This record gives sequence, structure tokens and C-alpha cells, in this order.
Amino acid sequence: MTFVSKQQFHKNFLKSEVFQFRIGELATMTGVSTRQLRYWESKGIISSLSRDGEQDARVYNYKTYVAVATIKNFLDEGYTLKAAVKKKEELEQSWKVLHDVMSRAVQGTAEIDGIPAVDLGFFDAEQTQRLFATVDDQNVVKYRVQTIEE
DNA sequence: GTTCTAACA
DNA sequence: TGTTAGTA
Repeated sequence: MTFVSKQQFHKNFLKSEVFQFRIGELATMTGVSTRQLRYWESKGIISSLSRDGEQDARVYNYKTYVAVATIKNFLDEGYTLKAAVKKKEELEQSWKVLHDVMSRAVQGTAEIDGIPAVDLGFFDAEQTQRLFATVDDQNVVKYRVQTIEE
């Protein structure tokens, strides 16, 4: 079995067929008509996976599904399409820091004294001290430092 | 049955 | 934007 990082695994999983939809499916899932989806694509608001021929059916990925669902929610709140798209972009921006830190800081999971923990990696320049986080039965986050011997 | 583009009683 | 036509 070849080694695949967790990050790569999740990337591959989201790219897999499990999370790919055709236009009819996406329309049912989001409540946005197929006509709208094609129109939005022509306007560059969303994108579908590359098609060999122009007559081939569109295929959408998970990211596009989230984008469509988000825009749809803002439309339902009364925003115009243009405003809804802007809202979606602002929302993405506000999540960016959280996404960046979580995806880069979390190294994986580990087990400390039999308790599941999140490995937050080294936090000193010498790379001798590693930080772990756990959640106790009171739902309180506990941190623990583990010194790594050379 | 689904999706494609193009067009509009 | 909805809907319909004629295809693939």
C-alpha cells in the first residue's frame, strides 16, 4: 500500500466520482434550475469540469456544489444574482484564515496515553517540542507538549 | 430518460 | 428565467 498523506487523501476523495454530479442532480440538490446553472456558467459565476465535446454533459465537482448552494441561499434571502455572488465571495474571504490555519497547522491525529489527540506539530525552532490537543469529557480543550528526543 | 444548444406562441 | 424543439 502506497503512502498517501491525509491532506492528499481528502483532496483525492473530493475529486472522486462520489462528489461529482451532472446538471440534473445538482439542480435537484440545490433547487437551482438547469437553465440557471447553464446561464451562471456562461457568466463565469460557476464552472464545470472540462468537456471533450460541446455536446457532452456537464460534470460539476463538490466545490461548485457548495458555490451554487451558497448563492442559492442568498438569492432566497432576496439578493439579486450579482449581489448573491458578491456575498458568496465575501463569505469565502471570511473563512480563508480559518481554512488556512486549520489545514496547515493540523498535522494529523495521534494517541496520547490512549486518548485521541490532534497533532499540532512543532512549535519551537529547534523542533524538539510538539503540541497536541485533546478534548476531555467536559468538552474542554486540553493542550499537551511532548518533547521529542533526538 | 437525460443533457445539449438555440430560440421564443 | 421558463419552456420547448430537435439532437445525441
